[in-house]
Order: sequence, then structure tokens, then C-alpha cells
Amino acid sequence: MEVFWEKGFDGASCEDLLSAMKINAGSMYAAFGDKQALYEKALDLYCDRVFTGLGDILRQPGSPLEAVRSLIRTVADHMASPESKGCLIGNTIIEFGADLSPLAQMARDRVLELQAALEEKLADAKTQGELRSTSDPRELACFLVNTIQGLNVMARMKASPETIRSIARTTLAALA
Amino acid sequence: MEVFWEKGFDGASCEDLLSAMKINAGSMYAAFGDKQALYEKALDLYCDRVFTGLGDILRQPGSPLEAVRSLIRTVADHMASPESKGCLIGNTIIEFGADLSPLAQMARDRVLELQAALEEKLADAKTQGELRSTSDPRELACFLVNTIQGLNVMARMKASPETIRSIARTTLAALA
DNA sequence: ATGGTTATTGAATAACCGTTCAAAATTGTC
DNA sequence: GACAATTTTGAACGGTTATTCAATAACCAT
Repeated sequence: MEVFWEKGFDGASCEDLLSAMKINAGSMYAAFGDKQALYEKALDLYCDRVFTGLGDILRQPGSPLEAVRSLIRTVADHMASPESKGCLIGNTIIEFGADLSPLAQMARDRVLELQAALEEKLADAKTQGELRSTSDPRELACFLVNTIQGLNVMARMKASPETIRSIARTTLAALA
Repeated sequence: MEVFWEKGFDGASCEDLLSAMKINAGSMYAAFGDKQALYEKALDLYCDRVFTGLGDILRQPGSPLEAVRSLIRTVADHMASPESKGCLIGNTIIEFGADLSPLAQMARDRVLELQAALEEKLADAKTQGELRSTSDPRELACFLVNTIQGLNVMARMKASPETIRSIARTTLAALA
């Protein structure tokens, strides 16, 4: 996961992957089938580790809007770290996006999951009067997902932590 | 340019590139040196074609804020097209971002150029009273660049044109 | 301890990649 | 129109890639 995350699918050679996993070629092919299947597993692991954590943040009790804010801030903190490799989902979409390969589809589905979860929370926030009555939860959810994907690119281009946090702040200001 | 744009650097084989350019290997190596140098030229061409156009939009006379709005809408229209390949600059940053290779540096510099141009226009807008006095042109410029990079990812994952335009609308609403 | 099953090893393989080069074709010049 | 200079051709090359597989080691139930 780490190697694919940093180098991408094509950029990661089997040698890279094997030495990172500290196994030999045969073991990998016995366990996973081929490089693409291994990437799928890495993507699954990433989602379990990172995305699930975001879901937990979103499910926190209390103010729904605060939950959303908290999620964005967590993502920004991740991306602001100098050694951040960005987001494996976003990277996958860029690398495999042109053809709609199974991997791109997987990544896309995960993004849409997050978008749906955000939309739900934002709808809650609206009914609780935390959002303007003119706000559209779906539009805002897309907007937030877009900001997150943007932050991935900013992280990959090593934007300064202040820049990243500033973007998150501006985005959150647009909500309320 | 088209081939690199769609498939990325590693994803584009020399065979792909040569058949698209309708020349043979020798000619390419005589003219460009190697694959990486060719990519640089493709990136230059992309910047000339696309980024320069954006600069022109920004330089349009009249309301500075309207110029900025117009730029964002143009980008969104590009990304909303079903056959959009996203943005070569953003794709480059993702593919080469982890190491700070010359190519990543080139792409990064171009983004910062655009950011600077936006900041300047937003500063104009502020002095002309088109922006709140509390607005920070630099922060807003980063925010807009982030939105654009986000739209690149959305385009690659084939988000609907309505989604893309909605994101652009929400972003612009955050300005004024 | 032993025998059978499973997992690991690492060298071998075939395909593909970027790149080169001598030969052929084309161009420009007088 | 002939000659030199340049460009194009396309086959060949070495290197890397993902992948395989027979041999070996580790494991586990009896």
C-alpha cells in the first residue's frame, strides 16, 4: 500500500513491492495473483485504514455541521504533513481515470460513498438550522469532495501546511 | 500532448506516441532527445494552448471579479465535457509529485503562476470594492486553484457536467 | 519423529520498454 | 541536374518488467 501510494501503479516495480513486503515473487503471485490484484488489495486496505476513520469522524454525536468541519480539518491535517503522499484514491483516479478500468471504478465508488455520507450529514445540519435554508446538501457535498480531491493535488505538489489549512478554512467558511 | 494527457507518462508507450505523431522512433529521438524531453515539450505546448488562454481571460477589461468568475467557468466547462482528459498539469503533479522531479517542478511552477495571476486580480477586485474588506486575495487565490485541481480529479472520474458546474457555482458563491 | 501439505525461494523466462544506428529517402543549393 | 546535408526509416539492441516454476524449506497433524 505504501509503495503504490507513493509511486503509483506503473511507478511501483515488482521489485519495489517485493522488497517492501519482504517476500519473494512466487509468494506474492501465490497470495494475490498478479500486480493488479495486489493493487486492489492495497486500495481496500487504504480504504479500511483512512476512509473508515473519516466515516467515524462523521458519525460523531452532537452537531452534524461540526462533524463535517471536523472531517475536513482531519483531511487537511493529513495533507499538510510534509511527508504526505496525498490520497491513494485520488491518485488512482488520475492514473486510471482515462480508461474506466475496474481500479478507477473502485476508486470512484469510494469517493461517491464519502460524498453520500457528507450529503446525509449536511442534510441533518440543515434540518437543525445549522445551514442556511437556501443551502443544497448535495451541492455542498460535491463541493467538499472537490475540495478534498484538490487538497490531494496540493499535497502532492508540496504546498505549505499554511496554504493547505487556509484552503480548508476558506472551504468551511463557505458552508455557514 | 494528447497521448500523454490521456495516458500519463508511464502509461504512454513510445509506440503509442510514435503512431500518434506519425513518425518513427529515430525521428523522435533526433528531434527531442528522449521520452522525458518529449513530455516537457508536451507540457509546454499544453501550457501555451490552455494556460495562456486562461491568462487572456483574466486580462479581460472591466470588472476584475467578473474576469475571475469567467476563468472558473471556462475551466469548469472544459472539465464538464464528457471526453475531457482533465488537466495535464494536475496529472503531472500526481504522477511525479512524490519525487520532486524536474517535471513535477515545471508543473508546480505553472500552478503557482496561475495562483499569482488570480491573486493579483482578486486584489484589484478588493480595492474596487467587489470583495469584502475582510477577504484575503492570497487565501482566495489558493482556494480557487484548489478548486480547479479538484475539478481535474472530478473530470477524470467522469463526474456529471451538472456536478462539475455545481462545484464551480458553489466556489464562486464563496467569493462574493 | 514422520509424512504429507503448504508456503517460500530465487533463478529463469518471455514480453515489452526506451533507445540506437546504419541505410535509404528527401531536401536544399549551386 | 548533381551533390552535400539533413531527415526519415525500421530493424535491432540491451535493459527492465511482470510472471512462472521446480526445488527447497517450514509447518502441522498423527
